[in-house]
Amino acid sequence: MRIPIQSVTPATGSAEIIGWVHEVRDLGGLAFFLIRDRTGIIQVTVPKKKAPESVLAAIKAVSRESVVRVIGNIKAMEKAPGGRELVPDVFEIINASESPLPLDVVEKVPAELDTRLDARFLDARRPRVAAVFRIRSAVIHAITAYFEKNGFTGITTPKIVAAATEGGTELFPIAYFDKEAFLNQSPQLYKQMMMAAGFEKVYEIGPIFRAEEHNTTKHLNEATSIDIEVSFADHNEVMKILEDLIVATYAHVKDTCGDQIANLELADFTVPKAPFTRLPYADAIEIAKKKIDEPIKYGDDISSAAERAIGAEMGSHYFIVDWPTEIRPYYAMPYEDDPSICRAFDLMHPRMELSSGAQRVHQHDLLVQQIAKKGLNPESFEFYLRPFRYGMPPHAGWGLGAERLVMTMLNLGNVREAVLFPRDMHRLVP
RNA sequence: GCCCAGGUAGUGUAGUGGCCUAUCAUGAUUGCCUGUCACGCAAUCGACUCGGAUUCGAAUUCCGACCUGGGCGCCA
Repeated sequence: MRIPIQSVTPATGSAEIIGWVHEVRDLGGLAFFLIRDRTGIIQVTVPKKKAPESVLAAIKAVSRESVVRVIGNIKAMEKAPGGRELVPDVFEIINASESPLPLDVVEKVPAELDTRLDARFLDARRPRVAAVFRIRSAVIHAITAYFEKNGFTGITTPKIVAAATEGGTELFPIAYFDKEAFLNQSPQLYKQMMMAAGFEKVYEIGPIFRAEEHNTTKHLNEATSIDIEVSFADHNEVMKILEDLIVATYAHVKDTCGDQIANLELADFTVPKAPFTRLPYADAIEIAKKKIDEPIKYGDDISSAAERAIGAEMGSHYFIVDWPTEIRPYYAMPYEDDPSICRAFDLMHPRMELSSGAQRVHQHDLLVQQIAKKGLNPESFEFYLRPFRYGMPPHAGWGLGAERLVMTMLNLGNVREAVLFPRDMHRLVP
C-alpha cells in the first residue's frame, strides 16, 4: 500500500512510496534520491554494497522527474530531511522522464514565466507553484462556504450572449450557428434578472472574458469572477458582506494552509481587519493630487499611478466610495440628494483594484434615462429592461476578481501566477 | 490601440564591429567518490529567431518579419 510521503515517519517501519525523482546525489558507494509526491519529499538512501541487484540497475537507469515506486525500511536519521530516510528493497521505474527537462523543477536556474507556462505541467511540480493552487482552491472553498452559510443561492449564467449590453469593455465575437454571438464580460445583467426572479441572494463563481488588448501583470483576457447580488440591500450592506468575506477567506487560508504559506515564504501573512476604511472618491483624488505629479482632477478615472499612491497612503484594504455618477456604469444608483455621485464602490488592495460594485438602479424609467445619458440605445437593452417592469426589488451587488484576490493575498508579482493556464493577448496554448 | 525594452546551448546568462573556434552557471553523457542536502572532482556534449542590407569582416550596425517581456489607457 502506498503511503503519502508526508505520513512517513521513523515509526512507519516498512513503507511503499510513489513519486517523482526530485534530485539525485550519487556519492559513489552511497547514493541519495529525493522523491517527491504532492504531500512532501523524502530521502531514499542506497548503500550500494548492500543493495539488491534490481535496485542498483534501477538507480543507474533512472532520470530526474521519472515516476518511481520505492519500497523499503524507514530509518530515523537526523542528517536526512524530515529526520527519516528510506532504504529500498524495491526501486521500480513506473514511467521514465525524458531529459533534458524543459525547465529545472529544482530551480537551481530560475526559468522565466513564459518558459514555465509553456511547460506548466512541469512547473506545477514545483512545491512553490503547487502551493499557490492549493491555496487558490482553499480560497474558493472558503468563499463558497461563506455564501452557502449565509443563504446565497449559487447560480450559473450563460457565457455565450447575444449582445454587448454592459458597454465599456470589448467583447470576443464568436460564431454561433448562423448568428453573431459574444463571450460574456460579466454576469451582471443575469444576476440582476435573478433578483427579479425573487432569489434575493445569489452568487456565481465563473469565467469572464474581456477582449481588451492590455499587456500588464494584472490583466487577463479570461478571468474568474466572484459575483453576488442581494435584494433589499444597499451598497453599504454589500460592502459589509465583501469585507466579511475577505476576512473569512484570509482566516481560512491561515488556518488550513500553513504548509503552503511557509512554502511561499509568507512569514508576515496576516488576516486583514474589518471594517475597511471607506474613502470617498473626492478624498482619494485629493491624496493622489498631493502625491503624484501628473495632473488629476475630480471626475477623472483613477490612474494606475494614482491607485498606487493612494494604496501606499492607505496601507491595507480600503473602499473607494461615492463615485461621480458620470464615470460609473448606467446601472449604478445615484444618491437622491446629490445625483452627481452614486452608490458605487471599489474594493482596493494597496496594489490594485480587487472588486467593484454598487447599489443598482431598480426603477425602470430611471434606468432608461441613465442608459440614454451614457449614449447607449435603450431599445437594444429590452431583454435586460423587461424584468424591471414586473416588480424588481431594490438590490446591490459586486464582482470580485479571483485571480487578483489570490495574487494580492500571496504577493505574487504577476496575475498569471494565479491561473494554471492564463489567457492573454499572446497566449492561447496550452 | 499607443509607447518602451528584448530574442545567444534544455534552462538562466556574458558578450556594443576583428581578441568569438562565443562567457559563466545549471543540465545531459562518462569516469572517480559511503552521509550528501545547490554534494565534490575530471572530461565530453550542447546556442547567436528568420530574411535582406552595410562592411574586407556582423551575435554586435541598419531595414523588414516573427516571437516575447513591461508600461499606459481601460478594467476584476
